[in-house]
Amino acid sequence: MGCSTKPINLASLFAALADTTRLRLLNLMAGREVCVCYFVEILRQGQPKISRHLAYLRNTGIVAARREGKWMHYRICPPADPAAAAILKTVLASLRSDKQMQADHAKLDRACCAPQKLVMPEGAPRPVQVAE
Amino acid sequence: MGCSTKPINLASLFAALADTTRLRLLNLMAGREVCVCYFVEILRQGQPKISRHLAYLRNTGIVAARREGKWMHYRICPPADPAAAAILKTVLASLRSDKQMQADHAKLDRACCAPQKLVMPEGAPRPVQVAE
DNA sequence: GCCTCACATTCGCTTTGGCAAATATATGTT
DNA sequence: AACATATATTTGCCAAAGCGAATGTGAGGC
Repeated sequence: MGCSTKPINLASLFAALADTTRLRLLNLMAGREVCVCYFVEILRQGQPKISRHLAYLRNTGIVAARREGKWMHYRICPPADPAAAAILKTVLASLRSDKQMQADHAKLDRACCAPQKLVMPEGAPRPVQVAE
Repeated sequence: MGCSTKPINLASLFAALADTTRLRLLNLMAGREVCVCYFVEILRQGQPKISRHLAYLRNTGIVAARREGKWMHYRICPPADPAAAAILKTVLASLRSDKQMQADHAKLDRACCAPQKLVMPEGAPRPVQVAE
């Protein structure tokens, strides 16, 4: 759990989706829990910017965070409202057909399975499979 | 036709969906072409406001307009990008489960089939079925 | 204790977009 | 031409939200 149960307004769900950075973050979280340091490394954008967008997603209620020592892990949190859940699912599926989103996923896979190629902070926690 | 072919960015599609008024307009246009005067009457909001939101949707490329004498008819214009089209389709389906959206549709049906009950401008054109 | 790391938040600024009220435009009518 | 109708656009104002830079916070490590 950790997922908030506050009702999601459809318009606010779309507002959360209306930004390329947030779409890239969600795409990376599709099916796994990801540490913030990977977002920063893969998107190559400033850490405060990443953090602000993650906070936006968290406030909307579509992602949840978990602390593990110094690291924060984020995961997608399917909304309770079935309509919102259906939309989010379709969106994640649609993102898979995008070139940049595929590239982001490939980078995460490489970071996950061969961290030497992407220079990662020593001992950064690996992304972990998560229940849909 | 009349639908623009400019490529739709996913983030801008979501921006267009991130407003309750625009969602209500899209819901009313699901499957039919609708005259502006019906939007104004059903949503009970100022005409300039309705017009601005219709312009927003038109600029995003998800609706198209057709003039017929003094009246303007708007219809949904499925995006060429299959991902965007899939999302829009899912959204329209999800809206159907919303209480207010159902009420709006009911009002439009009544305006269409018994215009005396809702006071409509004399001779306003009826909404018309449109290809999906 | 202090220091560092990983992340979050705040600040100042700019852009975008919502609104109501007023005004403009296009079409049809007389 | 003058006027009415249907719709669009402009204007002025305000709140939300994006950004980079700076600063704050929580968890180890020494």
